[in-house]
Amino acid sequence: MNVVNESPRRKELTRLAAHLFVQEGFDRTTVRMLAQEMGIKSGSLFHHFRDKQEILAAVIEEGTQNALTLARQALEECDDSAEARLHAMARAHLQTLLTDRNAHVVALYEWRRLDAAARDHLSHLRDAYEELWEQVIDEALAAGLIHGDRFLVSRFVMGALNWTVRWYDPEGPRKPEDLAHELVAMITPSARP
Amino acid sequence: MNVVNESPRRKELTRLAAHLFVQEGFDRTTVRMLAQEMGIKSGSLFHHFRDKQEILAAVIEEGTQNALTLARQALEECDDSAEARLHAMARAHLQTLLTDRNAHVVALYEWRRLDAAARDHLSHLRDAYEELWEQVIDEALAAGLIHGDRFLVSRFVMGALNWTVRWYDPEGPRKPEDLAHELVAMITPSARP
DNA sequence: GGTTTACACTAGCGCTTGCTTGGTTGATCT
DNA sequence: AGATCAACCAAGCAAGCGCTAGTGTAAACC
Repeated sequence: MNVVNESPRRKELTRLAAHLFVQEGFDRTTVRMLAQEMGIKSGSLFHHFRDKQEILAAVIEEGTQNALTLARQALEECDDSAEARLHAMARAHLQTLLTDRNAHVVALYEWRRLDAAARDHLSHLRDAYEELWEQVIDEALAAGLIHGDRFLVSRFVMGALNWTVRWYDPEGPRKPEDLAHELVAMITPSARP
Repeated sequence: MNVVNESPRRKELTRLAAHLFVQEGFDRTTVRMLAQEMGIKSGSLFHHFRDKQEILAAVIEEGTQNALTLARQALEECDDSAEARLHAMARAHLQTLLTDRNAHVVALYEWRRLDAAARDHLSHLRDAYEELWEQVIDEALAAGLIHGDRFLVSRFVMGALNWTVRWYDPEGPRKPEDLAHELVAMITPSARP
């Protein structure tokens, strides 16, 4: 078995699985469907993944890892101002949601289908990401850019952003950049004439 | 079969089903589990519901109907000011999410498991609810209470609110009233010293 | 040149699934 | 007293499920 190995083949299979999980849901996606999508027979699938659960974990890990990397990078590249950092996080978040959409939808909807071990491992990744947000929110609060309860504000913001996967249309006129700008404008009372 | 009938027994069964659907997810909840929770055998279940899908539809319809009723009532009872109406909607939304939690979690997570017919019927209910929100947001925009794009603001607000089911702890120190207040404060730039 | 390794195949086991069938019960109504 | 009817049960069917066992094969390695 190829369990630890992060072969390119496995990555490709993970990407295809994400697509099916979004379309059908994890439980409704059978190993035979997965195999067919991958162009192999169902038995061969277990050469790459120990079991079906592991495919789900791989999908979610991939997406979360990318989000974390992208957010860190965005924070390093942007200005030091609290507003710029807030903006950078929002933009990075929405860009990931766009480019890595399938993986993130799976992460949001099928999290509970993970077994205890995988959930434990992945929740650390997710927590690291959420801590980035709380840090940036803290800075914005300290700078007087926004006001309110640290915990509540960060939850509200992440809720507003994550919810976009339910309605955002990549083909539409609005770009991720626009959404990020609008969101920051909505929660910062500064921009008044 | 008791399909059209809205017997009290059926309502009680729907409530129990909602609980199981939240705990296990729709696909993982078997008709045998449902029957056991209801204290009957699996075959008897199909006396009350045509099939498993119909139980899901009943759960979601119940929750959405309640939310709509509560929101309309809240809007009738509150002050005419844009801020009061915004506040009333947020409070009503969060209260429903608290008292009818199971049904709403199911509506949010398992919507895609509905078949085409049920989804069509229920989306009208949901749209009616979302229109209430857009109306109140429009009023707040017109009153200069908030600023920005009508569509985006309402999506962001509903996202922030709906996301609460993922983290809100009814046993914790924060009341739905507090959340509503904090959210309105976050998006209205008025409350500055 | 022989052995190992990666990847795929065929075949099917044991179990669970949603749902059906045919029949029983006890209360209600006429 | 007989008929009706909602509510339930026991038994099981056909289909589909995740996963395993054993095998084949071409490339990579020593």
